Amino acid sequence: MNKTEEKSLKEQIIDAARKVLLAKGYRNFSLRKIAGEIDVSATSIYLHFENKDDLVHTLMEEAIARLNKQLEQKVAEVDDPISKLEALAREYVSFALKHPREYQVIYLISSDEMTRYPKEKFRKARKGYEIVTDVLKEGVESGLIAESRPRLAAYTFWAQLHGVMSVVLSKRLDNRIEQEEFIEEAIDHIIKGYQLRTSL
Amino acid sequence: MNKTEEKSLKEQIIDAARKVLLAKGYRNFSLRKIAGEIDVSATSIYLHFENKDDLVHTLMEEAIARLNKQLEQKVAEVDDPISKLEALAREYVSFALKHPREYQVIYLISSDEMTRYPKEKFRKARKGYEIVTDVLKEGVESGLIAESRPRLAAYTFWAQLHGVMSVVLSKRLDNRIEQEEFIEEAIDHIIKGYQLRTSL
DNA sequence: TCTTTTAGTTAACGGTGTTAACCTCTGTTA
DNA sequence: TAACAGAGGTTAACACCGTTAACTAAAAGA
Repeated sequence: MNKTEEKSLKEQIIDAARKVLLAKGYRNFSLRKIAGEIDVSATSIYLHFENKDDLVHTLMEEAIARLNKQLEQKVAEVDDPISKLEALAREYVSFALKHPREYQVIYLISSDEMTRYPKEKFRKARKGYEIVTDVLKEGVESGLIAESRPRLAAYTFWAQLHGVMSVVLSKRLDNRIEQEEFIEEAIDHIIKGYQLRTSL
Repeated sequence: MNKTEEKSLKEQIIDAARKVLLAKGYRNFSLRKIAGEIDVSATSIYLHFENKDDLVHTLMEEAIARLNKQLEQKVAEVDDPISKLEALAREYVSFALKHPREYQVIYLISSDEMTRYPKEKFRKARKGYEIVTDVLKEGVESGLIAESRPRLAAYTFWAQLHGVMSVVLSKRLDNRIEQEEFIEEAIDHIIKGYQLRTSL
């Protein structure tokens, strides 16, 4: 690895931070541990990030980008809008199950628990909503979905999915309920909420 | 206030803890602050609680009980199952908006961020699901709701609502979307997901 | 060559959860 | 009545935390 290929300290910090987060969870995610991971002093993190929240925001941004990328791929594989909606939901779920800690970084942090997620980054995060919005619009055009405000609906769709995965990941499901069944049922209900109601 | 009316230290700690949590948020919720509030040493908290998580769990239990009580009241005020479902959703939303910090205590804490919420307490917490389950069963009997597994459906209903309020409270809504409108739309979609589909 | 800038360091501050050792009452028992 | 035991607190300390200030060494520019 020659000089130009070497990762900048900023990149190294991000890598180390991701590693610590995935390995130990947010609760044990500390600047000193991150710094120790790359044999550097904890204070040097401040040369590249405003503070701890700023670093976390960077990880959030990354995780969101990854999720969005996967959603984009999946949605391109199907044709009709209802199937697309289902594909989106399933990919969303699958991401949360495969990368629970990363998923939780995206969401766990709420209003007063952390500095507001900065506006510039938030814009990128909206990509996911755009994908859903487009699918909903498509569905309206082809007469399968009744929805006068697709962007608004995209947010409700997303929120519902998040709620479902949040319950699963925080392990709040009743023992008597099987996780997979729960997810299936939820996806089914969520999609039904957007389908046009006609006689069967 | 005579001796027998005096609150036990345990109760005083819980009161102080609730006060600190509501005033400063979970991030600034520390044992030393709680102790300072009632002029007692921080370590004496350990005489009444196993650790910080245990104390938080107690606050969670309390908040859940309050929410459940309000839901029970509201659901008794309406008659038909669909209206009951709507009343439940609205009361849930209203609680989250009125007591955001308490609401967040109920949910914010996820699997690896905190010791698992203990089983005995979890049982009490299920009351809310029972209420929803009963309403759904009622709806099935009167032919308004198509649902073969009401308990499972109660969990999906709850999860979706949580997702919606989680997005609202973490202030992740697009500027262009009005909060109230978002909530209305979401409740509408969620309930539609449980209604029997017949020709209009 | 002198000077400024950059990129890092160490030391320290005030805070955290938690544990160990101690103290001081109160009630019981010999 | 004296000795004891336990309950219910205390103080001191440990190991960690995010963050700031002051310093240093090397590189870059003049």
